[in-house]
Amino acid sequence: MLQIHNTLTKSKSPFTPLEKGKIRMYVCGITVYDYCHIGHARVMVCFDLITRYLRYRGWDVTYVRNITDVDDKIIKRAAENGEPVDALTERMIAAMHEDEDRLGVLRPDMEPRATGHMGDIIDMVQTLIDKGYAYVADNGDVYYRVEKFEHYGRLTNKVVEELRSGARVEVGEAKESPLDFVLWKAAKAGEVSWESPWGPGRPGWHIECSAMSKCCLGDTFDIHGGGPDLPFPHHENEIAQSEAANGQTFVNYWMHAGPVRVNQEKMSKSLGNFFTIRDVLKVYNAEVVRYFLSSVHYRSYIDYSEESLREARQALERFYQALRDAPEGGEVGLDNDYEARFQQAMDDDFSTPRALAVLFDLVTELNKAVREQSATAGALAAQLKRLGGVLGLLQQSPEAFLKGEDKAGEITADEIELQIQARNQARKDRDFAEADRIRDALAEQGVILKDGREDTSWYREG
RNA sequence: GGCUGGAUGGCAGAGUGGUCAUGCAGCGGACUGCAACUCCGUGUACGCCGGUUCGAUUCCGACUCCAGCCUCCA
Repeated sequence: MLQIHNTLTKSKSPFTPLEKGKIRMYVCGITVYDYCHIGHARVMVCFDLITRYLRYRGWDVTYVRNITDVDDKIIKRAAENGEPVDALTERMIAAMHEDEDRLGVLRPDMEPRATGHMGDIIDMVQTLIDKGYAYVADNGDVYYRVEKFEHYGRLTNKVVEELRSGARVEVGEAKESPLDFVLWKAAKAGEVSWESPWGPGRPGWHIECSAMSKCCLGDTFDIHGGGPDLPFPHHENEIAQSEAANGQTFVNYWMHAGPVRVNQEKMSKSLGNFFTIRDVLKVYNAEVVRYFLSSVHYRSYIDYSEESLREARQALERFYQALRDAPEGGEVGLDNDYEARFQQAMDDDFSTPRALAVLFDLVTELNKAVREQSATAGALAAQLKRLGGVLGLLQQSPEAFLKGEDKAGEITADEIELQIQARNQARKDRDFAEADRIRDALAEQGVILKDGREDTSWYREG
């Protein structure tokens, strides 16, 4: 029985879908004005893991993740770069796709963009005005009347009175209340804009998700996810908009990923302590990064450090070495409980650390079987690869992962093979001093040898 | 200040009212020409103070510390 932690109730509860066998999920995606960092990667990998697991369990999942492609930061950055807004966003979207492809993140079923749904957005704003939940202010902006929505703050336990007393009031604000947030922003001269009943402008940040989720998934859907900084105010505002406009429950299960930290601090744009995915991938194998992000439960914080990445690399080396040494084989005739334990872990709010622990137990048994030349080795290897695949791991050829690619300025695979031949000749001649010299020389270049029964295999240290 | 969540062995990280997480590192052994890989064995852990209980790391309460949100950020 699948259990999911719901931010709304702050507890785990059994998952019940709206429609039998189907899951409709919406995740807040990226505002595309810059390259994605490891925090974004965490959310991408987290919901990718969830989607993969749910599908493996037989659910029919519709996964929607939006792209925010119009927004103050985008406009500002495009102006700084001296390029049109859409040139910037297209470039960043392409970069995002490249990053997530490398991380083994499957594309969502739908990736709606704010600029592609202006009609839906305008319709929803109009509905909110008609129902009295929104108003056109003197400056041409349209605002949401927060205090009119009686459940405001339920997701994050905010009390409207306290929010009001703590709210900042900007000079010259046109809002009725400082809590009100913008649904439609009147365009300033020269800004990118869309026609609307309230004049040219662009949508506020929150309304696009309400409009696009409604469009793609309906008025009520099963799961809404996002990053750790989204519950307030973004998701709180989405609830206010959607429930006021549609008159029914917006979302049944809210899921939020935890933050990535660097030196005990959240990785974020504003702190400037972020690493972009592409920079990290220059140093670490993409699967290593994915493993690292899976090694901690999705709701906990995860500390980004070289030490953690090194451990992730070592773990994958262990899995891939086992797979390399195992014979090919099907999975018939296996009588073990690894898959049941794996499912038990993942059914419990997607506990990837426990699922990985099961894979470690499995790899130990696999290594034992290989060592003892047991007939079950091939089947265990197939099982390991299949369960790893549910997490989006272990799908490369072991040789490709372990040997890596030739890099400029480093010893090539061909050169390594020649050195190994020379060393094995020395070993045959009982010239162990020479054999050890060659091995040590290779080790200095990050190449580790392993003498097998018949031949010598090697891998590059990550 | 308000709202969340957390504090586990050298490190990372699960979990449980009373026998084992798991990984890395360490130690002993096997394998190896020697290694590496692998296998077997092995150790001090549950922030602090009370309470409930036959028994609490696990439940309850106080305290200390840490993080996230409360402003754009995934």
